[in-house]
Amino acid sequence: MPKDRAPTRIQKKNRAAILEAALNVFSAHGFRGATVDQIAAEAGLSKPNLLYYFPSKEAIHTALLSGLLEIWLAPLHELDENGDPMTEILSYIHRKLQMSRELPRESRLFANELVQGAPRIHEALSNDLKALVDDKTAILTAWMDQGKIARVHPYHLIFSIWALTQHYADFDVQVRAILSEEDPYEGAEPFIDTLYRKLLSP
Amino acid sequence: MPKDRAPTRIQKKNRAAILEAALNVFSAHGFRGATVDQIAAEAGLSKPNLLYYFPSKEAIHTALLSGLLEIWLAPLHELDENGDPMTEILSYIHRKLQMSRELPRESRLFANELVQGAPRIHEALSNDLKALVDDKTAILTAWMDQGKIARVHPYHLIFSIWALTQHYADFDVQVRAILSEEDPYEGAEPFIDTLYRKLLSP
DNA sequence: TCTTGATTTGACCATCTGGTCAAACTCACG
DNA sequence: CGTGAGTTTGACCAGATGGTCAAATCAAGA
Repeated sequence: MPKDRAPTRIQKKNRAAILEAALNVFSAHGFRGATVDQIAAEAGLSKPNLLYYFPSKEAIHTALLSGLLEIWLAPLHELDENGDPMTEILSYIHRKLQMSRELPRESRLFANELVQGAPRIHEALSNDLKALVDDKTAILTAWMDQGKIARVHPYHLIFSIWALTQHYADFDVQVRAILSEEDPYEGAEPFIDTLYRKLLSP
Repeated sequence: MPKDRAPTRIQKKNRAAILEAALNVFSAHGFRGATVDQIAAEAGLSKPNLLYYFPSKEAIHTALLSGLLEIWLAPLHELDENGDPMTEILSYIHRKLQMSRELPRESRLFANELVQGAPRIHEALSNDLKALVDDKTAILTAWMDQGKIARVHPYHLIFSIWALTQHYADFDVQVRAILSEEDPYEGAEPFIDTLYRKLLSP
């Protein structure tokens, strides 16, 4: 445990390597399925060495999750009540799909956690996430009141966007088993785009 | 290990109890996160007694998965090329959502497996599942050719149905954290119904 | 009732796993 | 180039976990 001074060059490098390795391992096997040895090996460190930087397996997981939650919610944060409704919603969807494509490990990390009842982030869901969603659904409702987009249940609208976009990262094996060689995102993007245009056209 | 005669009354009862208990535990904690002791306790048996009926933890998991795959694909099997296209698709969606509602543990069992790369059912996905989907997308495409429903990417249409319906079972905690008291399915059903009516109206 | 196969269990084992620790080594800086 | 803080590691530990086994108990048909 280094002092609480500014982190050294080595500390920065190793902490980053550990989090990167942990993301690989946790997202592929879940918390319980991941072993400290595995993470250490993937980070190129010995187990005691790894535990010199993080006090426990749990601590690595927590550090990962809290760091990523912010990134994960960023696209929704950007939804701007002053923009054009349809454009705003479609760009949100686009950003979300882009994230599934570029950060599938992060998506699966959350998926693993959520499927198993979110024991470690339940609090963040009920607080941060709920507050953000309440906020943004209010904007959606206002747009519906103004006749700018069709009236649908705003919460389920958001759930549907999450479901449709994250599906491609979380259940990648299944999608690829069926599409064989085709790149899933090639067809997914226009499909989802059309779907929401039709759903939301006033 | 009992002989391969017809199963006795006790065998039937205990095997069923084990599978039921295993469904609870595996769906809540994943394969690695589940322990044989936990399953045995939940089934009301001692660990050695449980291992008298199934040779290993792995065997229980396999038995569960293969038994459930059939149930899981049944709704899609029922999609009838001779029925009215819109009605057929909407009833499929309805059955699928119903399954999420009534069999959330089964849904999460598959979700756990898929998120982690489906190490134990990859084969079934590439064979049985792919064949079924290929078959049904052909029907969808025919309906589109006949102008009975709007033309969209048929595979992504199916993926979207899976994503939207299973989301409510798999990510139940998240949905409930945001909706608080409201029953998610109350709003989900009309939302999804509207969504596909608008998407598929020719 | 008696016998035989089915069922159950306590005790046990090997391995895995998260975590500890003291000693050794390395690095940056005066 | 010496020194102290920062870094690394081999050896080790305790508890958890999947699985085994011989002995005990039970159930049902002859």
